[in-house]
Amino acid sequence: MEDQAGCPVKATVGVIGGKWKTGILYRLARKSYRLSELKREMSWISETVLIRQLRELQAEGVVERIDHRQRPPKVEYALTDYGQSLAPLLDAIAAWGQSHLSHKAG
Amino acid sequence: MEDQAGCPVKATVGVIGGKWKTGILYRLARKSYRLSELKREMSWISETVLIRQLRELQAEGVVERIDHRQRPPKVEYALTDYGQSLAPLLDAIAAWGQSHLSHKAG
DNA sequence: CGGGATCCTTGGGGATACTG
DNA sequence: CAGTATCCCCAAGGATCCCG
Repeated sequence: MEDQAGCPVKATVGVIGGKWKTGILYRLARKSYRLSELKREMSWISETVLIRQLRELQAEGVVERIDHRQRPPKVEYALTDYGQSLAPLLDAIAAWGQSHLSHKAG
Repeated sequence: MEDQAGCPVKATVGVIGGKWKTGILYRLARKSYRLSELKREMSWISETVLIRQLRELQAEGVVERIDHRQRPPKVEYALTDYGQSLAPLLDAIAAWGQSHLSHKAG
C-alpha cells in the first residue's frame, strides 16, 4: 500500500503535522525564543515533547537551535531562512482559526 | 492543565488536523466527489477511516453530504460555503509542499 | 538552564466482516 | 454503491527521574 509519496499536501503535513508544531512555528515566526520561554508560553506541552518536536523541526530544516555557550546556559530557537517561507502559511492558519472562533461564538 | 482553548492555531488544527483531512479537503475544494471516487483517488486510506473523517468534517460544518436518493445509491461530498473559506489555506499548504518537494529534490 | 534516558498510556488510524 | 459494527495496534504524546 503505497502512500502516494510526492503529494504536496502530505509533504507539508509531514513537516508541520505534529500536535503542537504549528503552535511552535507560529511563535517562532514572530521572534526567537529561549527554551524556557517556550515552556512558559506553552505550558500545556510536556517538556519532553516540546524538545522532541523542536528536534524534528530542526531535522526538517525549518528551525535552528542557537547555543550561545554561556553559563548559565542560553539556547535560542528560531526559524531558519527556509522556515520563514512558512510564515504566510502560519498566518493563514491563525487567521482562519480566528474567524472560525468568531463563527462558532456567533 | 488547560489546553489554552481559544488559540487560533489550535482552532484550525482541530478542524483540519486529521491525518488525511487536508488531503480530502484539498480535493473537495476543486470538485464534489462521490465516495467511490474518493476511495479510488485516496486508495491508501482505509474505507473506515475515510468515512470517519468525512463525518468529522461534516460535524465541523465544512463538508456536506449530498444524498441523491437513487438506486443504485449516489452520494456526493462537497465543501459547504463555509468550508470554501478554507480554500486559500489549502492552496497555501499545497503550494508550500510543492516547493518543499523541489527543495528536497534539489 | 537546557537538556537526555526510560517507561507508560491512549486514541487515532487500520483490518475485517457484514448490510441495505 | 455506500455505508455500519468490531476489534486491534502502535506511534505519538506524556510523566518521571537524572545530569552537566
